[in-house]
Amino acid sequence: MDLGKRKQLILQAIVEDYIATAEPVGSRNIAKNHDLGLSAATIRNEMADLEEMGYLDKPHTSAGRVPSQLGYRFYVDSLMRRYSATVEEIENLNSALHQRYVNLSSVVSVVSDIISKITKCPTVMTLPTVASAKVVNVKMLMIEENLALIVVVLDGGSVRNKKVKVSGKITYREIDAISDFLNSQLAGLGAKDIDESRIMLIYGAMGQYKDFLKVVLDFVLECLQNNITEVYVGGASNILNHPEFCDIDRARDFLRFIDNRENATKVLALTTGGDSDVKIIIGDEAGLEEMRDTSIVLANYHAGGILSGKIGVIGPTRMDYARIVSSLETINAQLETILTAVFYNEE
Amino acid sequence: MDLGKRKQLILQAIVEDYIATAEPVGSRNIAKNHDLGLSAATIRNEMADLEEMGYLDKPHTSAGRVPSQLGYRFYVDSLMRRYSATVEEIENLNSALHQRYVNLSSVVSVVSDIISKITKCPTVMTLPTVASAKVVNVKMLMIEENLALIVVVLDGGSVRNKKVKVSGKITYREIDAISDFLNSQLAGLGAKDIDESRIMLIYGAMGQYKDFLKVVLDFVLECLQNNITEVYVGGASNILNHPEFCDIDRARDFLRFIDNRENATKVLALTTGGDSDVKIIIGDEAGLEEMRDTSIVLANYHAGGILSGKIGVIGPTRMDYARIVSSLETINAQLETILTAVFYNEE
DNA sequence: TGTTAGCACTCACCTCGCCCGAGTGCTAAC
DNA sequence: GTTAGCACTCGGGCGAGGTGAGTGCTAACA
Repeated sequence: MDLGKRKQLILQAIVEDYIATAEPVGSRNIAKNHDLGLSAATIRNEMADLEEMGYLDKPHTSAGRVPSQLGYRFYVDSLMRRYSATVEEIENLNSALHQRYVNLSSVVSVVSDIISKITKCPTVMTLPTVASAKVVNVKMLMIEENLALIVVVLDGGSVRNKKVKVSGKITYREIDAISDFLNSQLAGLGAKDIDESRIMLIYGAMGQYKDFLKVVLDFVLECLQNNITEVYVGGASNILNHPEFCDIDRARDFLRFIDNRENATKVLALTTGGDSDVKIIIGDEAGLEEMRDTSIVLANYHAGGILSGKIGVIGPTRMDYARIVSSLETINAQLETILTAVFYNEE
Repeated sequence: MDLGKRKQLILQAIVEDYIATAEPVGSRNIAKNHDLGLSAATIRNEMADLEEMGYLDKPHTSAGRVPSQLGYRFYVDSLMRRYSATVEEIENLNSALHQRYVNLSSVVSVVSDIISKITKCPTVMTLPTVASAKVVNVKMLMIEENLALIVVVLDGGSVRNKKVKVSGKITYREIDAISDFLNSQLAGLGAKDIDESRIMLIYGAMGQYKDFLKVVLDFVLECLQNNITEVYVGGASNILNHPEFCDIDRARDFLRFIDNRENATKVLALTTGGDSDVKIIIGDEAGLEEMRDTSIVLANYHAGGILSGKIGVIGPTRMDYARIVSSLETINAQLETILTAVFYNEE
């Protein structure tokens, strides 16, 4: 069942030609364009074998061959040549990335747009989440009669706030005291540390504000367990660049699918382990009906050991895997710097 | 140059039939489907007149007529019958709108998705902005050695924050003092009120922190003049529902256009005065090359007298104006309640 | 004078048949 | 095992012919 060297070379040639031209590739063209030292007829025989083994498909009798899902899988796992971005490409990328970012959301939306531009494919990207967050600072202040603002600062630097109605009367002075006390109790703690006994201790010390404190504590916990995996979809219309989506119905099905936040999230949830590795999911490996004819190149990004998120590039199964993997790796390297800078200085 | 009653009826019939069927409409069909008491031949004569006057176009000799941009304009201004949403429609809408919103962004993204679903058209929508904001509260706190957090609360309730590096040493106690002083100086003021003399006064009192104060003041002013008109685009793929976009190139051009944040902003910037009125922009009235064959129904939304924003529904010039105007009005009425609730209780 | 019936004409669109070319599979020779 | 040759397949492009919806014009009618 394992492929001989020659079959591998031929499969590689077919996959690469097909990725480049989007046309079924025939034996004659391979003989001509690749220096395999074989005649078209020989290649034809090998192709017939490869088809029988499931690595190639035939759209119809008199067309050339097309890689099957299995063919792509083998190519990606064993045959794909790493593509190294040229100096020029890297410089273009860097200059596109070099701009003023207002906050993390803007980094994500700008970066996903850039990726989709260079890959000519739709890109999905999550906002970075903070791993195992801890409270750095909790502060409450009255901003109106009966309306308090809770500000929670987490390590890694994200800041969240929430307005809370205060039912009883709490004075400005009181809220300062509560705020300082709560801060002394919570600073440095993670979600796990804020357990029943800790909460009881807080209630015990400031029983008269229990209702209010409960709201605050709930919010703090929410911030710590925060899994807002908000998803951005960049350049969805790029899917129309690919000839496999020139059929309007197919294009619509795909766009409808990816426009939906939940679906975009599902796509990004496809990473298993693999950690910082780039993962490639081909066709129905995704287990999503609507992605049957598309592939996804997924990568995790990290920054400062605290932030992490996911990027996915979606294209037809015929997408240029080598180039897209390379683009994602190049971006990932830059992203660490950008995110760290934005995260610590601004937001 | 003004149209007689009969010509108006015929124009109306043509526009409505064309909106419903997307096919050029012929004299015979009008005679049959509309009870005008006229023969096809008479209608034909009137149609020839209407064409000469510029209200109708003819795709080719042997097709029916199609409304021209002028025709749509006249229809929208003078002939369009108000469509009243049915009780069922309103109930469906309300139940779709009835959900838990995390914050204003989520309202905007959910609502724009709902609108695009019921109108079957792409929808663009701005985040609400606060009119003539005033400072309610300014607070600074040290969250790390050399890192301060500025929190600005504006009336209407929006809260923004920014982290600032502090170069010199500022103690926790000092920052409290600066914070209280600045708050006493700025509370209740709008952008106009924070003028040169006010700033000088602040610097005068706290000269040793001038560098730091400058950063804070700049940020406060930025918040007050805040024009973050962030734009959401909902249901862009809906454009593919319309037969005029079954051509893949046209679809791509449009999607590429609207996927771009700047362009979406341009579209929403088309409102002139008109205030709470719904405004309809037809074809090249927008002055945007890419919108030559599309129309936009624009509406302003308001909440609590403080928040306001814009919604736009984009479709082919053949879009169902009456229905879309009605949908927008119905949504607008609900939006006031939702936004007010979300704004004052959460975020 | 306005309205209508009749008729010739136009033109997009569909279908059918045709040919072309790229590609295959098989066979026989090297 | 490799290769040349050849018959066969089949999608795609092209042009001819038919169809039908719609128009414009003319002449008759109220």
